[in-house]
Amino acid sequence: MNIAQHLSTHDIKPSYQRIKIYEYLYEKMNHPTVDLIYKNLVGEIPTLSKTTVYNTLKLFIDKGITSTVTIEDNEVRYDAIMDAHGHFKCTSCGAIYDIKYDFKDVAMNELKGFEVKETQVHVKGKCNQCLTNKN
Amino acid sequence: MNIAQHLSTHDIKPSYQRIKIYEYLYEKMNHPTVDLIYKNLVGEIPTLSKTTVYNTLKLFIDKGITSTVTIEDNEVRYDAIMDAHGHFKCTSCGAIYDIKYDFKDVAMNELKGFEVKETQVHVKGKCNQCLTNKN
DNA sequence: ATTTATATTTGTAACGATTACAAATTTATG
DNA sequence: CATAAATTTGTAATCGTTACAAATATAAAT
Ligand SMILES: [Mn+2]
Ligand SMILES: [Mn+2]
Ligand SMILES: [Zn+2]
Ligand SMILES: [Zn+2]
Repeated sequence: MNIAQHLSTHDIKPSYQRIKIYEYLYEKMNHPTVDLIYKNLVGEIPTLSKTTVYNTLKLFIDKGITSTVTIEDNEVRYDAIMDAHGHFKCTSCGAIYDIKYDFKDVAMNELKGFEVKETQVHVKGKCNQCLTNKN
Repeated sequence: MNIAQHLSTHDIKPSYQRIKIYEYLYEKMNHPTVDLIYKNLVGEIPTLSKTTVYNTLKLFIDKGITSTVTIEDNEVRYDAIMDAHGHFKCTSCGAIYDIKYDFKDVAMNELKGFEVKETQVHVKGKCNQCLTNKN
């Protein structure tokens, strides 16, 4: 996918920083924090400011090409995948897995008459790998 | 229910502040923030410190009689209900509703081989009332 | 090409929620 | 009553985020 194109399509001027930040989000698929994005890009973009990372992510969210993931109440993570999906966080190794869920199952009958705009599903536990390695 | 008893059972000495804070959580069922708890109790307990509210909630969570609810990434809320349940937040009036969901539906087959410890379901949208009042 | 305007990035200061910490107070024990 | 232990309190420190204005880069006009 052409990132500059993708940004333009969503009314975002494709500056160097914006392209690099989106590229990181989209290719790593690791649900990074602001700090992680910054630390991973400042090598390649030595003048990068953390404020730019904050501004850019806010812009991405505004234009609808990025979403936030708040599994722990003390860290905000970012995701370039916009299709509805949930997340599993391993409390042992910290890895975050994307999980699918059937939206109908979650938006249950209790919400009849309610207008559902957004659903977040967060699961915590131990991943397969950590269980077999006894971490 | 006897709150002092409930705290004791969970290895928490039932001080005046602890009882009042738990009572607020349990009776209001409003998923309050630290600030809301503080503001609502400082009238009755003029010497109350916000630090005490923080300390007490941390203790409650530690002992397993309170859980956190993080729907918005910039505010932590607290809940005395410990049974697995989800939350609906109305983006119009701000009300938070408890919702039931079938755990089996959410902990889907994708998580086969994973050990699930905790599941959070957060739904945002407009509540029935706000829709009819066109808020 | 040079100037002028506009958009973007950057660095620093301000902010607010949370935590660390030590003093003060309360409660339990001898 | 005296002493020790637990709890609460107030203040300062911390950390993630935001506000803001200066600097830089990009686009438009002359
Ligand atoms: Mn994801
Ligand atoms: Mn609840
Ligand atoms: Zn793991
Ligand atoms: Zn509402």
